[in-house]
Amino acid sequence: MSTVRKRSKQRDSIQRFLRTRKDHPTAELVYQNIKEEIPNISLGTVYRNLGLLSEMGEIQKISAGDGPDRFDPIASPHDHFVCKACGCLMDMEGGQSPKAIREAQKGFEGKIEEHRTFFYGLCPSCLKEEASA
Amino acid sequence: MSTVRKRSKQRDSIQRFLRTRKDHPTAELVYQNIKEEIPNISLGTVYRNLGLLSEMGEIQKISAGDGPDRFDPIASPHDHFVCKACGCLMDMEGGQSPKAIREAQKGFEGKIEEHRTFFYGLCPSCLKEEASA
DNA sequence: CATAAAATAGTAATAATTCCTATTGTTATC
DNA sequence: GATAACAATAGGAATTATTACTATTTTATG
Repeated sequence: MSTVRKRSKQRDSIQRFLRTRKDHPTAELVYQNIKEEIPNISLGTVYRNLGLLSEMGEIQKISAGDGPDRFDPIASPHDHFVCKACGCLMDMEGGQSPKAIREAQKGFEGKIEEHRTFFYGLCPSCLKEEASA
Repeated sequence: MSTVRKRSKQRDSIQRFLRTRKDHPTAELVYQNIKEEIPNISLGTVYRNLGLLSEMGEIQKISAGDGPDRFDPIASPHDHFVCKACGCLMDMEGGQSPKAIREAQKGFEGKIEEHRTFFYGLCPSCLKEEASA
């Protein structure tokens, strides 16, 4: 029943670009960059494809509180860190254990399928800056 | 240096209302309800006060992915659950251990101040509904 | 009760995202 | 390789959520 997906150079290009980045860019930033390769791509196309790619499990959409959504080329579950000072978003090692889900599932009448954790604080470079001020 | 806060019946009323609810209402929903008490309150006032109250540590602002932000009268840290089917948002027991922060802090060059975890899945009533379909 | 500043209502503006439509591109089948 | 079916696109309009602006009102204080 689900619609048959047809490839497009736009979607391929978006995913290829995302894979080159570790900073979890926003849709707008993806758009700015893809424009160099496909000058007349439209912002709507970028949004639609970022949405499709996350639906397809190829990438991950991250809504971390303030500001626009950001996108992660790594779809497998892992935690994230958000800097309160500069707003940068980083991947975190470890975490995301199935144990946490089992623990939370205990005594909860619904069904837990996944979980997401965000850490907030100062990123390495903002911490350094603060220390020297 | 920080500005002196002056009380207002609008802010008091917003906080009082929020305390009666366990469903983490949106700003719009708060607005609709406060209007019954203060008919000419403006939506901007609701937003500003919800923002101020969270800054003051009286309530908690929750951005859980899709849809508008929601507000929790309980400011102390605890996890949340979001239903993928109906979108409802619930408090979760347990979790939020300082151990998790210590664990994450290990080998991370920045400074972690807090963390937030969201669980996603089917809430008790949506799970029941699915089972009977 | 006069003053200073915070808060308000009402409205305009912005930001992020989705929706719409005519056209183009992709793919399966012949 | 032609063609039919429909997914994807560009470009722009529309929507949603939220913030900003401003003249007026309310609150706390001496």
